[in-house]
Amino acid sequence: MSRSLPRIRDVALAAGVSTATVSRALSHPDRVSQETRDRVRAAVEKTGYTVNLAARNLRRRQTGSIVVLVPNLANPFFSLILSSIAGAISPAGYNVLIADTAQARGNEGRIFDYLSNNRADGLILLDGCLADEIRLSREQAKALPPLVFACEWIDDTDLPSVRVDNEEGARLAIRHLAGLGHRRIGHILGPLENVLTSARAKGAAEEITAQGLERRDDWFFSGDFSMASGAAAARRWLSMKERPTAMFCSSDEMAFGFISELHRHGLAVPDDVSVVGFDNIAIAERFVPALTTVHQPRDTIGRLAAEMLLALIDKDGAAAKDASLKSGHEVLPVELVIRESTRALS
Amino acid sequence: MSRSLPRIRDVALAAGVSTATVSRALSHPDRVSQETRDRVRAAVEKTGYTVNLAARNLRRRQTGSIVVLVPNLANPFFSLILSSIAGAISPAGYNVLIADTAQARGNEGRIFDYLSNNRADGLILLDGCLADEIRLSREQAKALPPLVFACEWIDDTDLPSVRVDNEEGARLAIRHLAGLGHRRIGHILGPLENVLTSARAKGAAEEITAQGLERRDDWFFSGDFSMASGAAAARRWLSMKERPTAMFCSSDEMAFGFISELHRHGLAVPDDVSVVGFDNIAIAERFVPALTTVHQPRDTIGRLAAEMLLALIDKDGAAAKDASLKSGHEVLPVELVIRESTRALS
DNA sequence: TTCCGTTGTGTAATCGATTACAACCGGATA
DNA sequence: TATCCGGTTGTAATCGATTACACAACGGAA
Repeated sequence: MSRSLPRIRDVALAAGVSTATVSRALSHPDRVSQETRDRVRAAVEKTGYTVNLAARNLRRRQTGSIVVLVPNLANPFFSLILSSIAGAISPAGYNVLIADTAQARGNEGRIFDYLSNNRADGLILLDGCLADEIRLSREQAKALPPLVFACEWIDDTDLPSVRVDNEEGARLAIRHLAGLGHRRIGHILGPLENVLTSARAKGAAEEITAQGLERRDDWFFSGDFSMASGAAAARRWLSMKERPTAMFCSSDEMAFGFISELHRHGLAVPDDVSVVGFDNIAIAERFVPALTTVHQPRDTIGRLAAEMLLALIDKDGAAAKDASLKSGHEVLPVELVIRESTRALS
Repeated sequence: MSRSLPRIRDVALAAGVSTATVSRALSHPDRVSQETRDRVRAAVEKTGYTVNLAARNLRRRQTGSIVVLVPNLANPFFSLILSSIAGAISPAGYNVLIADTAQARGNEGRIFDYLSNNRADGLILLDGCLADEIRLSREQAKALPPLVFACEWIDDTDLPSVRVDNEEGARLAIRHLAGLGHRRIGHILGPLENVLTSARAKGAAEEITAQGLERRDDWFFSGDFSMASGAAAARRWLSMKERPTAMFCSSDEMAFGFISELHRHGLAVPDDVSVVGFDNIAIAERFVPALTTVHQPRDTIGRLAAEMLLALIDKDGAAAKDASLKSGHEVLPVELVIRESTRALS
């Protein structure tokens, strides 16, 4: 009953040509006469044929998929980026595999599995913490598939990346707060080893100094981008004698955690303290108070990363490794979105 | 230089056995003697061999991947579910392909492409709106791969699903509000054609009646699960003469939109109106005010859906189509999480 | 008329792993 | 001693599409 799916041979039979011709008609239409092309197209319609990807990939010595490694799938920050990556990659005929490195980290080796280039034709890394794995692979001269970093990156390599100008974002935030008259500005950091954390902290520190403000180490709070860590920072803030009157948070989620924890202790933003976030995730606009934050064009980041990767794959195929591509760093501009969570120091 | 990856033949050579034995040692260790097994294992280590999935899939007549269709990847509600699906599927050796039906809907036919069973060995649908596509496929007797619905489902078929007790969730919400003394309770609906919308609306309507409260059609606001639609509902609410004193929203996001829009107009929750959401997404706990909402165990939903699908795939393979599995509906209990956004009518 | 280049098509090898089948071995049984 | 059996292993066919190579047909140039 459930006869197997139509194969290329069935199409060939129906069109009265050889399988080679069918294959050519489908993947190199220009190498086939107009007439045969039409006949094949008709035969495909009639038989309901679709190529068997396993067979094609085997023959072409490729995997047909692009793997995207995300630090944490459950983080909404990544959803939109993933969505736009998928939107740009799928039309090129690749499958998009999304893997959560937090989970993969559990089973040792699973990440390596993805890095090895027989799993994927290309890689998009949203997780800069893979630095060690990458270096190790390179040292062992293991072949890595073409790859592009998005959002995060690795400093001392020339691996291509797409990211925003994180330092500038931080500067904008601090400048905004200083402009409102704040003289005591604090900062909640992301995870310590993270490049985003250091870039934003650097920008913030520089601008604080540039504005002639006091930069105190105990006003730089530790965090890890999560709401919980923002809340923890709030508790430390509450316990301080000399508190900053404004806080710049390295992620929107930490800002929410911070604001919500203060709220639980009866303090309000921006009345008691101004807060700026980073990312401009969807909810920022609807939080109470609406969050002033640094906007990252997440759809552009995703799309560009995908396009760069596709270009790399092509280049690799053509063996013409264009150095400018191979190590291009696309740094997108950021923008400060001013909403309700900041106000002039009264 | 870049010699191609080691093949099974290389391992066989290194171990001094045939490729058949290597293959068996790897996928059916019990069919091979202890000694050879060790020798093969060593040879695999030495050569750095990993199977070529395209070749394996071709031979096994499978695709090696599970496709998950999501209505909207950018919606944080789905991230956690995806994450737990991936966590349960990956160890079984399948790739997880995530596709956004909103995007796919753009290019006609792309969804069909996924539904056809030469793209995936199994399907998890988080989008009940595919009902038409599914029916069409069935009518055309097109072979569909094993599939499981998660969260949403299709009413008049016996396709298996995992979901929560949506009606009960709605009843809990209404009961809670009624218990707080609210006599005028409104509801913001999800998209009209959606099964979740109707289940929740039904539960809400029934319980409103059961509590002996007035059920007014103009207190059932249209919406589409998005924050924007929640905000739109708020504007309509503001313009009403007789307003509900409590609102039950069919999604957390709509609740946020509703609350935030009221806030912009100078009204506060729960002082001026109580609000209950549905989903209990991560931010609910940290919203200001923290949102009272109906909790959906998203990790369990994802894990169960994955397990059911894997079981189905096995059964299919074994040709033993267990009816109980084929049409099992797993309905998980919901729970009302009471936070700050609801309060007794003063 | 002959030769050459171009275009279009078919034949058959190939990608790499799996598995049906056959063969082999040592020991147990008749 | 002959036969059989269970456990191991090897040989070779197979999955389905792609593509190198060969070849045929045709038009134009010499």
